[in-house]
Amino acid sequence: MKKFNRFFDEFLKKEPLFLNKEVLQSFYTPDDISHRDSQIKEVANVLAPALRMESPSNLFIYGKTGSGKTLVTRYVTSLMKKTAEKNKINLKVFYLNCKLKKVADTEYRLMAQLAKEFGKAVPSTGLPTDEVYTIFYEALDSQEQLFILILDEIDQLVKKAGDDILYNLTRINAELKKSKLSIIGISNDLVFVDSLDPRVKSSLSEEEVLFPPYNALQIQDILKKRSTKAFKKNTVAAGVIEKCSAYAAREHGDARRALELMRVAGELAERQCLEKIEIKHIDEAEEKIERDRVLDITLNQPKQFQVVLYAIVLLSEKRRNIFTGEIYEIYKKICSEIKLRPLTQRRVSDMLAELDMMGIINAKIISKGRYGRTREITLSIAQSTIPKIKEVLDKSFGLK
DNA sequence: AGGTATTCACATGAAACTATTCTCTGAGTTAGG
DNA sequence: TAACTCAGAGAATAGTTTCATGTGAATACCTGT
Repeated sequence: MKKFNRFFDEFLKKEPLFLNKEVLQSFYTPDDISHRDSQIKEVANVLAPALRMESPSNLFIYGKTGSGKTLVTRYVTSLMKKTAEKNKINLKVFYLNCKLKKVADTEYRLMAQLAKEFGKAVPSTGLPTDEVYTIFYEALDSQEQLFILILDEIDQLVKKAGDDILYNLTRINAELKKSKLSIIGISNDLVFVDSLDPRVKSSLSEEEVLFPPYNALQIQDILKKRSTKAFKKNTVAAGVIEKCSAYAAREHGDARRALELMRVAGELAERQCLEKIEIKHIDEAEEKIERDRVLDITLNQPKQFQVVLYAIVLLSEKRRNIFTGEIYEIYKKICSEIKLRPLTQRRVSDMLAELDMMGIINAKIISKGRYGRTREITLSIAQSTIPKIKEVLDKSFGLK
């Protein structure tokens, strides 16, 4: 124990590299947003009528992840809110991320959130959905006001709950007497609108704004600006920012990812008690982010899911390409070992599809002609994290 | 040889079922007047 | 009679199961040369 005595003293003595870590976090909103001027202008143009108490058109915003959609939207609306306050305009803006589990990923929960925004608490279950609708509707129409609803990752909502919700929401506007509602939908699925019901499509996307990905130079610029705020002077080695933006640009210009890389790299360097962030930290950071993501997913999945993954890990130790049937066999064996009732192959098949979606495995449907059709599966995690995953899974169901 | 027809081993889809959590309602019960 | 209790009906949701149907191409099977 003695050797830890001075741990915290040492810790305090260490020079932190960070000046302000928040700057690199995803929810941070800088005062000036670079390289998105035209988008800001477009969004502002569409929404501006709200300040004259005219209902603005519904707006649909799309672009890849990390292209600044959410950032710009929040920025513009917060400016509007300020102006509205000054001029005593009753304007409400409500931001909702539809992807958040247990918050707004179903019709019911979405409406419940909205109702809650108006101070009407709605239980998490037990009520019929249309009643929640009525509650929201009445709360909204109880006074004269403009309500701007921002639905982030709206594609997730539609995928899970269908587009009826959107239809209902756009229609609600026609029934409102005193207030007005307009919807801003944000999606990173570029072809999402086309899959919508034509009626919904036409009313939701009266206006559209496209956010192109940042290019490598723009990302570099953003990184530079932010890292001067985030880190102390002379703590970032030459070439680090370039490398970082190159990484991010490779992935369709995802600025969020670049910032995260920077932050994690900084944390790593700090933990190693170094005075500078070196290029190698970027590589380490990338690995760490990936590993954390995979481990996080693994741990938060239900047991059955973990068993399936375990079976895949075991099998892929022997061979590179494995098939659904083999996985299912192994899976059943493990289940009986740990006394778990195995699920049907149908379900396991879905799980494999999900693992594929999450990027943990790589599944390709191939036809082996006479010998059937199946998924050809490879593990798509870095070699270095495989043992870790195995270890975690071993522990999780007390095997070996 | 060239052209169909089969067939495998799953994939994919839809509907229905299970279990859990929660509300609301109304019948029955209780306590006080 | 008003207030209270409590069981039962009904909802939402996640996770499955059941049943049904789809599918790409390596083989098997013909067919006429």
